[in-house]
Amino acid sequence: MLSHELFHTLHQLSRHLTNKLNEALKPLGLYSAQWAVIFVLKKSGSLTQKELCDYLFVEAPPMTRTIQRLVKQGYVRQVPGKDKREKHVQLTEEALKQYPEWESVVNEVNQGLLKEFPTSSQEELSKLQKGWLQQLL
Amino acid sequence: MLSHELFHTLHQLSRHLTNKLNEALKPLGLYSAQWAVIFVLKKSGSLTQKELCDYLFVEAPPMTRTIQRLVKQGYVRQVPGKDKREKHVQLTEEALKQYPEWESVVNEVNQGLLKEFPTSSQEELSKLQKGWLQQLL
DNA sequence: TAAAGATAGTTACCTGGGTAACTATATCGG
DNA sequence: CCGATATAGTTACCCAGGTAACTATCTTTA
Repeated sequence: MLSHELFHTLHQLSRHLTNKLNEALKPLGLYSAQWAVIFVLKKSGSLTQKELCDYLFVEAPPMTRTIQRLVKQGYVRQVPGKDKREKHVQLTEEALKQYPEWESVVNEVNQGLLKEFPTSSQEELSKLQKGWLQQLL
Repeated sequence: MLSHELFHTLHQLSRHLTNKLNEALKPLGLYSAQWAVIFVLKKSGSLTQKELCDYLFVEAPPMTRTIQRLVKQGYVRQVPGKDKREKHVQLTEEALKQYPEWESVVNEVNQGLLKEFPTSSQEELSKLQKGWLQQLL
């Protein structure tokens, strides 16, 4: 049974990477799920919570919670849309100001985690993962 | 920045696989973390909680909780060791009786998840993951 | 147009995994 | 031998993400 080992390793890798990211984000007062939202908003500008959920493949309830924490910290705004059910989420000026530092911290961690993992392997791994995931959805 | 995408895909894959496993385990009254413990105990016979933690790369507190749930369901026993700090964990007869059905359910899910993912890709992915993880620890 | 159904978001509650602080037992050094 | 230190396990509390049930707002349709 190869599969048990494959799943187990993947699970451990995922946990390990998340732990390292959280460790690095701690001094910034952020958590991994918050960073994921900030990262997407920085790229996309303004998205409804539904769009954020679809993009990050997360259910609505955890997204609500993550956004509420970001709102409380002053990093995100919820703007009511023309469709009154929707809430358009966007970064505040405060978040935009701090973004470069956050990004550099995250990039540094990522680089450290990939330091001794050859670029060719990274690309191969990325390709395999994307292929499998896409085939599963 | 390749790394963001790599980490994101890996995280999603891990979540997706865990969700599918939990879905399949639900009718059996088990959860993924419980199954992981049962799987290891079936192979190894009797382990202390520390050994289980080391094997599964999980901290002690979540392990305590998972084991307590298994004890409550009657699938696991905690036997005091010669060293009175230790608790040796082992499967009950009830668990051993049900194990074959559990295993077949899990194998079926795993097979379904890997169905259209070529064996060669599985091996390649497994190799890359193990290499990276080992290098990180 | 009024009623039925679909959709966005929230709330409550569950498991999974992490840290910090604690207890109890073992071990080691003076 | 006894006090200091290390280790196994537990408890309390945090975040991440899942489902079920709910509200409020569209959108269909009879």
